[in-house]
Amino acid sequence: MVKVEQDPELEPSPKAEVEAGAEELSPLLSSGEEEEEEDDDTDSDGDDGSGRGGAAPALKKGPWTPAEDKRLRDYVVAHGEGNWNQVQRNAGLNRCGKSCRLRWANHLRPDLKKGPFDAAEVDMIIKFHYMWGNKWAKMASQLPGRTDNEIKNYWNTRMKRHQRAGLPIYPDYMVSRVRDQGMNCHTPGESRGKKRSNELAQEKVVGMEDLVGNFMVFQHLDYGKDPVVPTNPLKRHASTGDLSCVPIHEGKCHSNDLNYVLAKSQSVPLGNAIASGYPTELPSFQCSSSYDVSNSWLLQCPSASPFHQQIETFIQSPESMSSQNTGLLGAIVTKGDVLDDPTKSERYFEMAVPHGYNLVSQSNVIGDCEPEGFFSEIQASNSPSGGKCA
DNA sequence: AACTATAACAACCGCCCGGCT
DNA sequence: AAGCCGGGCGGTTGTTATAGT
Repeated sequence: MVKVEQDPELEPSPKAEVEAGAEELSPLLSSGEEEEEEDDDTDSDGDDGSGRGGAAPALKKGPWTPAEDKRLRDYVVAHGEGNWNQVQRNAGLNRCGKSCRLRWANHLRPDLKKGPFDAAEVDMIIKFHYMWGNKWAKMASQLPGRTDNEIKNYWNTRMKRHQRAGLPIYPDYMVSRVRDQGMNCHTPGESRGKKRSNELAQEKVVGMEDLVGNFMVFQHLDYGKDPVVPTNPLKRHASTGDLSCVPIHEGKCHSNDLNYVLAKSQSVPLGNAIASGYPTELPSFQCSSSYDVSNSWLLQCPSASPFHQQIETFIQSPESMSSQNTGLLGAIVTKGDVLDDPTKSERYFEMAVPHGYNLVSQSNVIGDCEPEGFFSEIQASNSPSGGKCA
């Protein structure tokens, strides 16, 4: 495979014809995508408006050329975002509006943060995925400068890597946290009110405010203490949505019981799994059957679609769960080396806090509701109510 | 050096939603 | 109320880069 280094800042050809510029500037586009196939019915779904009218020229597909990028960038700078089909028509781009929007959002936006994810971002992504499942756009909204596509790609890659290595996807302390407390009733579609096929099986997932804060508490405890019995965990009131500290269910389970975590690409309704006391084949939730859910606000959640099926699929996959991996916890977190040394937990904790969030006192976080500062920042954009300790 | 496996990235596809007419 | 349209979102596929053998 011949890779021709392509300078994204390469000055595009002044030619009016984008294709001509493409050929000039992008030698790597030799795999046939230059042919403007007439059968390319634009954007397949046809709902982008670009395919109607009949006489429209076939739209180009494949990698964007610097010339196209410049056209798009210039147009958006001049006219602003939105109305992407107008962009297509007016900017001389032979691309569907949807493609223009994607290109702008994922690559040309000036506020994009390029480069690899740093430790804090990775940590946030793991948490977010645990909480929300594949809500890439929602995650991206919490990670300034990052795009949903970027996050999605990163996660998928990570998923593959972990699955191949037989490693769990989520850190143990996350799962144990959820199991011990139950988690928030969260409506996945809150951002846009949509419900997709994968969401149907995911009726309730963990709420961000809960997990982020709890995660931080647990993260600390997980490194230095055992068993993990958090003090005053945070919960969201089912009806008000307010966060408050709640009494702990006393030591029914310890985190050491739970070195099994889900390793399936689709997120799983953890809350329901817990509330339903899933049978013992699944070590992750074995403990839940003894967990006293009678007081759990989890039960206030309407039941979701069969969790059973997902789990069965899951446990039938030998690589999806490793019951012998209790010693591999260190590897499942992005900075596994940190886990191996409790003295490093402080540092890791700091890394877990995204830049731009103010913690009241990092040193006081353990076992208390101190992540309030962190909460308030995020909640401001996610919840009308603020987090508070009882 | 050649080959292979894996990771990372880019782009497209299909579905859905909300607003508008 | 129904249909159209613009746009958002998640899933998937294809390409390139890199590491390992």
